[in-house]
Amino acid sequence: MQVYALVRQIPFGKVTSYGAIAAFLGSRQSSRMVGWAMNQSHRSRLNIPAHRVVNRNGQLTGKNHFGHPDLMQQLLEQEGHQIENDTIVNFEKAFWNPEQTLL
DNA sequence: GGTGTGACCAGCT
DNA sequence: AAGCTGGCCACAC
Repeated sequence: MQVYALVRQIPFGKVTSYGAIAAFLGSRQSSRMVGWAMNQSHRSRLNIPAHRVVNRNGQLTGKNHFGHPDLMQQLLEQEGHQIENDTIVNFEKAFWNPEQTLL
């Protein structure tokens, strides 16, 4: 729920991490639930940019749960990111902190 | 209805 | 430095 709301807030060309979302919404340790939420996100009527959510290393851990394993990478590249070995280059620079905008 | 398992993360061997 | 463990909570079996 809140996860969806937050993920939808992620601006174009930015990415964030499961941990950041979890930490912002409640407990940092609930990050697994965020991942679960993302898994269910495709059911939602709202289109959730799940590709903008990666793990703390910028690694595209959830790409297998997209239609095609490479789809996530394609989408990110489409948004101007550079992907190298399933990891976003300059992840720290592209990182979007929820507190930064929503606080 | 108990158990196991995550698109994670941090802390401890 | 790499691997294991615990924590969180929803869901399938």
